[in-house]
Amino acid sequence: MKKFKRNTITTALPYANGPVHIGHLAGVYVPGDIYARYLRLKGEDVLFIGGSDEHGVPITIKAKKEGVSPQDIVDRYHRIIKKSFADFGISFDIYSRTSSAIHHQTAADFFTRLNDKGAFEVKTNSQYYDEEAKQFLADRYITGTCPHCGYEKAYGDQCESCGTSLSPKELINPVSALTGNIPVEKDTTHWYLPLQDYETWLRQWILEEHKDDWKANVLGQVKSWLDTGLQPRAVTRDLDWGVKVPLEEAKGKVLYVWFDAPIGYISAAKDWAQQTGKDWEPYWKDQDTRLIHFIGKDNIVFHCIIFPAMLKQEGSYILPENVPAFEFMNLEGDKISTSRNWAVWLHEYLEEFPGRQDELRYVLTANAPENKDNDFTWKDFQARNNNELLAVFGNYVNRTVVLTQKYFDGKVPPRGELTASEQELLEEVKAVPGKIAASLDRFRFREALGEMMNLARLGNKYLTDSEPWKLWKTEPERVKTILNLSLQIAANLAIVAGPFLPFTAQKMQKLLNLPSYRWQDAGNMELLPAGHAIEKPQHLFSKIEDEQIRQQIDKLQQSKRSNEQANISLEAPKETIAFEDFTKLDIRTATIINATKVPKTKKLLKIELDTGLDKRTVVSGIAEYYKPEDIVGKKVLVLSNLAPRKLKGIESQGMILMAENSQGELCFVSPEKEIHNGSVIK
RNA sequence: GGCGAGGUAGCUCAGUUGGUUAGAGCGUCGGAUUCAUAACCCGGAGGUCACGAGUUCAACUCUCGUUCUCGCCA
Repeated sequence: MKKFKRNTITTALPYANGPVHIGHLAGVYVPGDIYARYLRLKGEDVLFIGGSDEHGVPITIKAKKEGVSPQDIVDRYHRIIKKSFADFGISFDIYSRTSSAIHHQTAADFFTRLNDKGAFEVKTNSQYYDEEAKQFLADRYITGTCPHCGYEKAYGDQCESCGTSLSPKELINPVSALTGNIPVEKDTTHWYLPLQDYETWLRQWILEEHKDDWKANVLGQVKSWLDTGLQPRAVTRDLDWGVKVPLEEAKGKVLYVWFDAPIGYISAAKDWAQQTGKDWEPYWKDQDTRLIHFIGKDNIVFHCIIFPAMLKQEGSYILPENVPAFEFMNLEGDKISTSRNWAVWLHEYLEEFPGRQDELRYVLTANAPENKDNDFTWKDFQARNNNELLAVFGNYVNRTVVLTQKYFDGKVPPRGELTASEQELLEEVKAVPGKIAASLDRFRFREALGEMMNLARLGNKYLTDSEPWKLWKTEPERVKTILNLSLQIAANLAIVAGPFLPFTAQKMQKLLNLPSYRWQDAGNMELLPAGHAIEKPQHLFSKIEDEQIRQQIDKLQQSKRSNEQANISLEAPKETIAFEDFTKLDIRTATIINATKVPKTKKLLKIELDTGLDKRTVVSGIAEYYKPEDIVGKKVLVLSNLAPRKLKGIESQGMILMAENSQGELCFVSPEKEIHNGSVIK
């Protein structure tokens, strides 16, 4: 393995349109922080970088909605995020932001440098433009009727109803989501980065040179992109919020947020350098620097394809040594969502569980979504705190300190002859730091944390097996040895816990009166000299009671309820029609006599109906709500004179009437009393 | 729809290049113990390794198909 002189560690920049939640923490900031602390403890040179990502369309939309400026929005969230990270103990050397002057300068310079090198293609296309809002519309901000299924609220990039992907020009009756106006087409010029030019190089660099040390999910995703073939990607957009494109001919254009955001890592280093009077360049330009990006899986393409291509083209920067991408953390079985307020917000946790940062750090690390999505539940949080962290780790330290106070007045007793099993114990303790380090070096945080806990287990077992409380009257000399070793284990625990549980490690340092040991000191069983005084016992952790958990679960359910309320948006009333229009519809009662799932579809059921007049087949998109076996015999209403239509090769002769709620869930509409098939609805 | 990752004990996860009775933590049940926040320690039960074929002396592991979850792309 190559020997590096220093480390630059970046964490994905949180988007400043909301606070930070446990999903961000579990997959990026906690592992990043553990890693940074671990390296520092080893005495390595580390620059640990974070910052708020403050540009992009969603922030401008939010600002407009609230009637404030985008700057107001990002100021608000930047402050909350920065403070909550600091309070939580994420040990950034710098937490910067992309709305800062230094970032604007850095990003603009980066663009200029690439532009001077001829790295971009310039293309002009026509795009939808909202004349009232005076801006071009991103695909997501155009709605209209889906040309495939007729759904009226399809987005410019995709129809939520039938799932097909669209381009804005395909929409029938496009409407601007900003103003509700009809957009016009207008030409606009943009700068593109021809990613396809970097394909061969990327393939070699990632898929060959890093095929053994990068995670499978990262390699798979990269391979998928490369195999599909890369496309030129626009690096500019028409917007007034962002880094201005530093060209005369690009008035009113800014750098696309994905282009400017990763440059934010570099700006942050400059920001740090300004504040500390240090030199940032070695951290980004020296080949002896190891660059690591901590990100979530949704960010792989930016950090493994696009940003490296930018860096490579620029020429003077180093490339990442590894990009450990994490999967997602769910919450109580549902996807975390900022907009649906389905989250555990860090700033709220810190208020509701004051002084309990390490408890959350422990649970998020133990459950880190390293290889697959994971689920955070409050019950699990409680169990891991009470049954593992407190019961195994806290209790071990406590019983050791209590015994030392009781028998030796808080002074470390001297060690006598060791038994054979104690010799073995020494060896086992000695091996622990190496095991933890090996796991951390491979970004296996759960495993590393497990090894830390094993050290506490080792201590517990040793104490229980040796039973000093029984020997005290008969063999006080043995008790001295036993407690000496137990205390040494506790001191070791204080060192190796540092990266994972920094607040606890600090408490232990005080409790045991330890100097500031380094990682290299761990494994040593002579950290505490005989006669060394320790402090009075103090609990490291406390129980989390059912009541606290119940409150948290209630809080989530509350937000689920208010979401449901907020989401009930009824469709606008339709125009008045004549009675004759209604009589054209031949709606009748019918009974389902058979139903099967249409193969290779998610939603469709093939349904045989007895309509009284005949037996016929109808294809209905209800498979997500009803199982075929459950609906046979059901009385339904059918629009029987609808022109037949082929769906997946099956002719559908009519349409079963369904009620649809605002979540798009469907249910049958049935006659209230038994009535014969073919009865007319009027 | 295409691609990628995943589906292993009640829960959360390990399982290296295919090789004995598939592991860990928590939970559960039983035992032991009292220094410790009823904690620790010992032991037991618990798995058709998503499903179905195939390759092989041998498959959780390799191949193909099906299915479910998540992500990326169109």
